[in-house]
Amino acid sequence: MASHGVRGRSGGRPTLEEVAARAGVGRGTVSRVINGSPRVSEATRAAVEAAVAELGYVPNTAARALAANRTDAIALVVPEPETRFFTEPYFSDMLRGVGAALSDTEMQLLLIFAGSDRERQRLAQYLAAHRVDGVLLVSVHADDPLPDMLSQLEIPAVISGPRSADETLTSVDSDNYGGARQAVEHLVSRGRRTIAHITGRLDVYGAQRRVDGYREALREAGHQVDELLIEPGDFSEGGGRRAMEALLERRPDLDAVFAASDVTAAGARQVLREAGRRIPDDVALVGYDDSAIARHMEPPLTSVRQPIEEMGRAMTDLLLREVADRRPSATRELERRQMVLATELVERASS
Amino acid sequence: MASHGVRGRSGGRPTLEEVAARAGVGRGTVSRVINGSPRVSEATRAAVEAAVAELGYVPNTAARALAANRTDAIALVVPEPETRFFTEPYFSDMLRGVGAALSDTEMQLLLIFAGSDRERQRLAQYLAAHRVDGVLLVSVHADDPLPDMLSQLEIPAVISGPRSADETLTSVDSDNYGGARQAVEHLVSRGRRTIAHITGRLDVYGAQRRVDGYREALREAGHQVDELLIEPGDFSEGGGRRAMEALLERRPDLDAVFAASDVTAAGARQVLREAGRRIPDDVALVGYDDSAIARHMEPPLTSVRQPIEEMGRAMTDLLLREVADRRPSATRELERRQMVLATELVERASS
DNA sequence: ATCACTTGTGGGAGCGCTCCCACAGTACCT
DNA sequence: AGGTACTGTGGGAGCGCTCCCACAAGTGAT
Repeated sequence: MASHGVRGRSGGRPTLEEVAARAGVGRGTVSRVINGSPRVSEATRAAVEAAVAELGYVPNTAARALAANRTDAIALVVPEPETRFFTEPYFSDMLRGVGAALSDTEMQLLLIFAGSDRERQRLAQYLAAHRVDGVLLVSVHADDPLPDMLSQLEIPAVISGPRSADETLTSVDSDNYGGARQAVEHLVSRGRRTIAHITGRLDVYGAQRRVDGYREALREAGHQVDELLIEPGDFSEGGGRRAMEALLERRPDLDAVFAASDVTAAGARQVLREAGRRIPDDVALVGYDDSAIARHMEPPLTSVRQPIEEMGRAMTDLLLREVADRRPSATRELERRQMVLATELVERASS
Repeated sequence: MASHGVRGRSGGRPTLEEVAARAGVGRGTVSRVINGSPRVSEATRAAVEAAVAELGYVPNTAARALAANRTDAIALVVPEPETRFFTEPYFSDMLRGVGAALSDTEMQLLLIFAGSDRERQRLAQYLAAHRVDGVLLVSVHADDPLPDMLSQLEIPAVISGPRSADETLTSVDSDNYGGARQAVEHLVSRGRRTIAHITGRLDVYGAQRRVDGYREALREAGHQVDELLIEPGDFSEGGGRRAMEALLERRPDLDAVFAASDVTAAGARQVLREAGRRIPDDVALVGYDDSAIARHMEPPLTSVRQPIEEMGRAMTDLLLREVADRRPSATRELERRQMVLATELVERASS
């Protein structure tokens, strides 16, 4: 055994071992300092930290992951096709929140697209391979097998938008029920009497909750809930058009529309205009999401704002906590967590 | 705690060694099969693949990274604050392209935010730690130290939007020059004579190129280039307002405006409307980006579409090629690559 | 003085891969 | 016959960490 040594290249990055030599301590001690163990004397800690600084030591993630069996990374799983249904800034806002929550930690963010079947399969492999410590799941449909798969693999996961009222995974959501109520209460307070609702895709739990909120707000205001005023949409512009056409036909006397998304509202607005209805004079219009479209619509659209960035942050915080709980040591908390964040009505000229 | 005792060991994931035993071959051979080496006989390969399938073997990334000194991951670095200047869907479109290009490979995508100073510092650490095999850089300003740092560390990198005409890094860009020409030629062909330009941030190379394209198109059409018709903006709505006000004051006779972004155009439109100018009757308006805002503006905005998703894909492809070139073996190509993708004018009612 | 702790520390034994050397077997030259 | 050149294969060494056991030294109670 003579010739190998060339691989390591001496000008490379310093290792734990080198730091230890420099500080005049053992490898284990350096490791303890790096990982913030309390079982190190002050003097030793200082010496090690000096050596780390001098050598510009940065731990090797791969080695750490291999030895400790953790990755220090979480994944954000993006079911791409669905994402299109979201308002434009949704994605980047969410990401901003996740990034913010992560910036205080050593955790890295992996982005995994799970749109196509092949990508789904790859995802399953990643998860089986425990390539990440936890998973953030965005916009999952009721029949998606992913959440159950995660539970089975015992991988910590947080979902945005629970799939149902009794979601088993930790979840973060905005208050769809309350947001819808805000919208309808606002319309009622503006004197509107015949308020229609164009729903979102009803296989999305949040869309159902918005319908619930719509109903409840009307009831509380003493209005009768007329089922003819509720028309299913799908969050899309085309869906908004179709729904609006149906509504105008059924209830030409309506004087307000609450749409389950801004994009839907945009579709509805086109149809209203074509029908010669003025906004807000004849028909008041309220959207949901407070996206760029709302600000630039003609007239600017009153809309329910969801705190998407905060949702991203909250999801990440919860996930990190779960990951930490899973580590050796750690009294498991195991409480089911369902966080709901408040929405805000942004009033503009359309209502 | 009877049923609790899963120590990870025996029930855990299969290793190379176990696959080797199962297939009746050596560790090295399995490794060769996994990595697609041609130096394996057909029979052996089949046996190993069978064993892999039976055991559900998935390679351990951390171990591989440690042994092979590569990570099989690339990073997309997002200088968050700047991102706000981009049109809303920019980010998710880009991501879609990157994801698509990656979905054929084993590569993973790491998202790194480099907005705050602390995040920047962390980024520097990551890079020094070679936590990724390559880096995708989005929307970098001329004075950003990041690109040079990457060159110094010899980390493959691809930049979107070169910083100058003689960018040293591999870059992918849309044809800002050509896009601006398309916009201006269109306005000229519509009979407009006095065409103003609200620029983007001029420390962004692409914004400069748009000015160049604007100038050249006018010259070619036989128009005089009037410097009073060029007003600097900053891609923002407020910038668009301010610039439009200045332009109306200086050249109240203008009959067309080419804005360097849709958001800028939205700002300009407000001012034009306040000044009683009708669009497109009195003043034609053309934006840039073809964002959601353009589609929903009143009237809908003619705009230059950039193939952002394709840019993401192209950047990723180029980066993967560079990473591959860096691996042992591989005749380095080392040709400087500057890819420029064509834009497309989307004509709407504003012009 | 003994024992039983506690605190701090060093270093062996892996983690699961890739790399590369050694070498058997075969083929095709001289 | 020997030489040379492949192809295919096995397995040792080592990547840079963490984990944990061993152990020295100090502290206090008996």
